[in-house]
Amino acid sequence: MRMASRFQGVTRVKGRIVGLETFMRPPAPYGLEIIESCVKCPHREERLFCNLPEAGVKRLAGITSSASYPRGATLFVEGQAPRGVFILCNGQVKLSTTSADGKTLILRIAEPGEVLGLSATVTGKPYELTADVVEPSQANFISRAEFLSFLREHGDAALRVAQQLGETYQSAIAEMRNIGLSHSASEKLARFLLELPAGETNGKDGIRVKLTLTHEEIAQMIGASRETVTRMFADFKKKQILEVKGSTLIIKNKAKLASIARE
Amino acid sequence: MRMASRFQGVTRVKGRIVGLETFMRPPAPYGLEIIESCVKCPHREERLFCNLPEAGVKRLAGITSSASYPRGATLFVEGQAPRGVFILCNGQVKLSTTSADGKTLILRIAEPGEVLGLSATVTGKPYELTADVVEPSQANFISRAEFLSFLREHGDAALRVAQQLGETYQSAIAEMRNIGLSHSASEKLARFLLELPAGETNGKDGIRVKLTLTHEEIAQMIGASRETVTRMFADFKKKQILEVKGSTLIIKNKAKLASIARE
DNA sequence: CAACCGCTGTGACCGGTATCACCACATCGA
DNA sequence: TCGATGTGGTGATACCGGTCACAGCGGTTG
Repeated sequence: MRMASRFQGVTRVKGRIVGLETFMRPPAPYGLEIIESCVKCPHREERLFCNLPEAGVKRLAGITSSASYPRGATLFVEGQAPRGVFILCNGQVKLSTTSADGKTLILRIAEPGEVLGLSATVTGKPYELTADVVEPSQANFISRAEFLSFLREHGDAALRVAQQLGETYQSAIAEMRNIGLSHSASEKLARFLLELPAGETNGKDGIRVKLTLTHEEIAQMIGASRETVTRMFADFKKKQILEVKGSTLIIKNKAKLASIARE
Repeated sequence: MRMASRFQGVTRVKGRIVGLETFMRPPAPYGLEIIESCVKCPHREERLFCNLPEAGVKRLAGITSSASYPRGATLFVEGQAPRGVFILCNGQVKLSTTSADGKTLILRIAEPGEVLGLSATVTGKPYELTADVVEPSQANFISRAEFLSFLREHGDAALRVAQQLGETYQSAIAEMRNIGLSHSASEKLARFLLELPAGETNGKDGIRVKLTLTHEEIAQMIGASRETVTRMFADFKKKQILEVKGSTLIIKNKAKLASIARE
């Protein structure tokens, strides 16, 4: 990947913006590489635009630029004017919102293939969330102006965008249900664990799940305090529901977990 | 408005589906009346499609059918396969989601001009919310199949839909912040009251706001119990922040209310 | 190596709130 | 006219979970 021009990203430490960093960015016109990277992308089918007609893909490639982000980098910050969309190629990005008194709510961890900043870019309103890189990532960036004019030319792409937004909205509603409609924190934690992307189910051992989040982050996802998360994990272990080995978590008794999460 | 054919709506009592009712519906081809009603609609500017090119509006009129709904009627239910979108012309519709154990979370009260069921219709996934009529309403209905083919033909309309969805998503995020990031119930109530559509500010009296919701419903909007809402209202009255006269609520000390809601 | 940092693990405490159990009132339909 | 029903108001109580305080424990970095 050729590196040529630059653009600015924002870096934050402990939720506070401390400065600006620049990341490498390829010259926009080198579209062919991007088409290729798109084709090679394992998430091609889920990707928003990869199965558009030929002309659309080419046009899209022309306005796309790729960049790599280190852990801790910030793609955009809640409240910023929308610069454009980021299509996550690989890595992981945390999407969160913060209140004035410092409390943070993590909405979700975006996986490769997702389009970030879509709603703000389309509506023109400020980014509603903050996007922090938690796993070194590569993302394709499309500026707002170019993205909008592309959508105006390609009606079918606009429809896809609408569908994508609709799905994002629905998952946000599902999140609200989890947080708003549950009585206890254990209920929320149980639901959170059950919704984790399930790794290979390992026979009678139980289900193996990769969980790289800290207790603090889990707490921010389910709207609880760090200590209660710690305590509930201990509780679940004692009840033979869970087992933790490093960063992999084994659900030994899914049924019991589901009964705690009862919905 | 001519009434001719019929279609089915669903009626629920106490959150439980008890039967089907039929409401009157005009024959679809009588498009001119609907264009006219659209033109007369006071919310024309905010409406999704009313400022499309002429051909688009006509086409839209052809696939739109209008219906009136009594208080208590249900436009669609969470979990149902999406039948289409409802464009609310007048009245009020409550959008809510319910957990298995009966607890309800009201997301918002839709006002005239809003498009309901949009995300489900676009994505094809089940309705994510339940839409109950709280104030006698009139709504234009467009079936999913017709709506989608319309969007495919009119790319600019698809873009508008995307924008609308983006805005809905952003307001959902704002809701999540209110519910997820606040410590106390009084904080949530204060925020809820401040976001109410402000009526005319009546000099030194304070701000007059129309509030037709019951305490129970307010509780369901902010994720609290009915009793605490009652108690907090009493508390706010004692502190000279509020005054209640029938269904109008007077905010006498907005500053103090804002300091409770501090964000 | 010591110093430091972020993460996990616990104990103690106590305040906010859900819950239950009532009562008072208004409205409405049989 | 009289229940039935929905709504607002209030007290008593239990308890979940937030907060504070601190300790142990692996990393990393000087």
